[in-house]
Amino acid sequence: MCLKDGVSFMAKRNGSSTLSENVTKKLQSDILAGQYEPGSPLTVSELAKGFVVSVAVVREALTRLATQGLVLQNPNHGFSVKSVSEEELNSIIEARLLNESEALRLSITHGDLTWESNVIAVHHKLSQTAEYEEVNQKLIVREEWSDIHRQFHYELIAACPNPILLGFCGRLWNLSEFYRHWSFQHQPNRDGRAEHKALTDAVLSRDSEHAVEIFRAHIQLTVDNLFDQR
Amino acid sequence: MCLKDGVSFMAKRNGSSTLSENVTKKLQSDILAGQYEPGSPLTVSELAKGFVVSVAVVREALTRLATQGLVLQNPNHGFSVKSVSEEELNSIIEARLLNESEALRLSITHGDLTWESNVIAVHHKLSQTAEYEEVNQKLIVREEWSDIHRQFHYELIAACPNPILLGFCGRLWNLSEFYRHWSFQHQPNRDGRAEHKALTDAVLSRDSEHAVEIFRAHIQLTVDNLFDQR
DNA sequence: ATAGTATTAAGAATCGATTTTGTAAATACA
DNA sequence: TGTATTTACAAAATCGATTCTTAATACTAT
Repeated sequence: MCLKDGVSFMAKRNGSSTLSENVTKKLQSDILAGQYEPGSPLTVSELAKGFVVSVAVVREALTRLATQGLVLQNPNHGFSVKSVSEEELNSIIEARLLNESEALRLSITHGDLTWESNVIAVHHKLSQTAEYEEVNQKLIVREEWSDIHRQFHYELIAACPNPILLGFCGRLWNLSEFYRHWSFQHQPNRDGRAEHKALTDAVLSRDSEHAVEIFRAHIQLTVDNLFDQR
Repeated sequence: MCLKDGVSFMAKRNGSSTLSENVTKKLQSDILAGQYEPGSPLTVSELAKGFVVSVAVVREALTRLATQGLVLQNPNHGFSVKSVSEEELNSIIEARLLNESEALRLSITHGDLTWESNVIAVHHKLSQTAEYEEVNQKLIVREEWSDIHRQFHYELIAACPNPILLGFCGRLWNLSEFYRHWSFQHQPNRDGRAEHKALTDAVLSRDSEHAVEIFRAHIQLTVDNLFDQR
C-alpha cells in the first residue's frame, strides 16, 4: 500500500482558506502524481492521522474527489482510488476530444492580445523545460514539466468564454493525468515539442480548424503511446 | 426564506444506503423543484435541524452538490443556492448541445432492440401524461410529468456507451432543470408533444443526423421560450 | 466627526467520541 | 461434515460539542 510521505505535509489554514480545501488539493495532487495505487482503499482514519487532521476534514475532501471521479465512494465501504481500464480511457479521450476541441475553437475566436501573449509565454516556458529525468536507470516525467504542460494546454483554451466547458476540460485533464501514470509504462518515444510548437502556431494564426486538427492528432498519439507499450 | 416543508421528510437509513446519500438526494430534488431561491444561503445548522440529522451529514450533502455546481461554496462563508444569469444559461445550453448531441449519435449507433423498446415505452408514457396543472389560477408544470420528461430524454441517450458523456449530460440536465424554475416564468406556448414524437421517430429510424437536428431545435426552442416572456 | 481598535454574536469549520455496519472467525447445531 | 448462528473486530458513518472566522457594533483616541 501507498502511505503518506512522512512529515512532508502538515495541513494548516493559511489565508482565508480552509483545512478541507488544503487537504483536498494535497490529496488530489498526490493521487494525480501516482502516490496511490488504482483501486487501493483510502481509509479515512489513516489519512486523517497522516494529515494530522480530523476525520471530518478527510471525509469532506474525499467526498469532493469522489464527485469529481478521481475517487470511488462505496456506501458503507468507504473510499478507494479510482481503478483504470482501457475502455474508460477511451471514454475519457472521446469526451476530451469533444469538449476541448470546442473550447479551443471558442478560445481562438474570443482570445484577445493578452491571451495571445500568454500563449506565447507559456509555450516558451514549456519549450525550455526538460520533460524527463533519470531516477535509477528509469526515465520519469519531471513534475515541473508536468505542471507547465498542464498550464500550456489550459492557456490554449483559457479565452473560451464558457465556464461549463472549461470545467469539463479541467476534470477530464485530471482523469487523463491519472492515466498517464498508470497506463502501462509509456516510453518517451515521440517529439511532443514539435507538436506543441505546431499547435501554438496554428492557434496564434487563428486557424481554428487546423488547430483542432493538430490537437486531435496530439491527443490521439498520446493515447496510442499509452497503449502501444504493453 | 424558503424553509423545509415541516414534517414531510425524515431522513433515515433504508437498505444499505447512508443518511448522507438520502439527504443529498432530497436536497438536490428540493433545489431542482425550486424550493430554495437562487443565491439564498443554505445554513448547515438550519438544514440539519430540518432533516433531523447532524451537521456532518448536511455538510457532506452540500459538498457533493457544490462539486456538481448546484450549490455554491464560499470558504468560511458556507453554502448558498447557485444564482442564475442569462449568460450562464447560454453556457449550459451550449455545453448541453455539444455533449447531448454526441451522446444521442452514439446511442443511436449502439442501441439494441431492448433500448428501442424502452424508448417507445417511455415516449408513450410521456405522451399520455399531462404536463400542466392549475394551482390558484396559475399553470405550473406537474412533478410527475417533469420526472417522465427527464426519463424520456435520458432513455434517448441511454445506449451511449460512454459513461463520462452520460455523466456530463446528467449534470447539465440538472442545471437546465434549475433554470426551468427560475428563468422568468415560462408560459405553456408550444407543442412539446409534437417535438417529442418527431424526436422519437427519428431515433427509432436510426437517423442520427436528423435526430440531432430535431434535438437541437427542441433545446433551442426551450431556451427561447425561457427568455421571450420577460 | 473619524479613523482605528475592542466586543460580541452568528454561523462555519473542525474535532474526538459514539453508534452503526460489514466481515470474518468462532461456536453451535443438524 | 457442512450449514447456521454468535461473537468480535475494524472501519464507516454519524453525532454533539468545541474552536475559529467573519462581520457588525460599540468604544476609544485623535
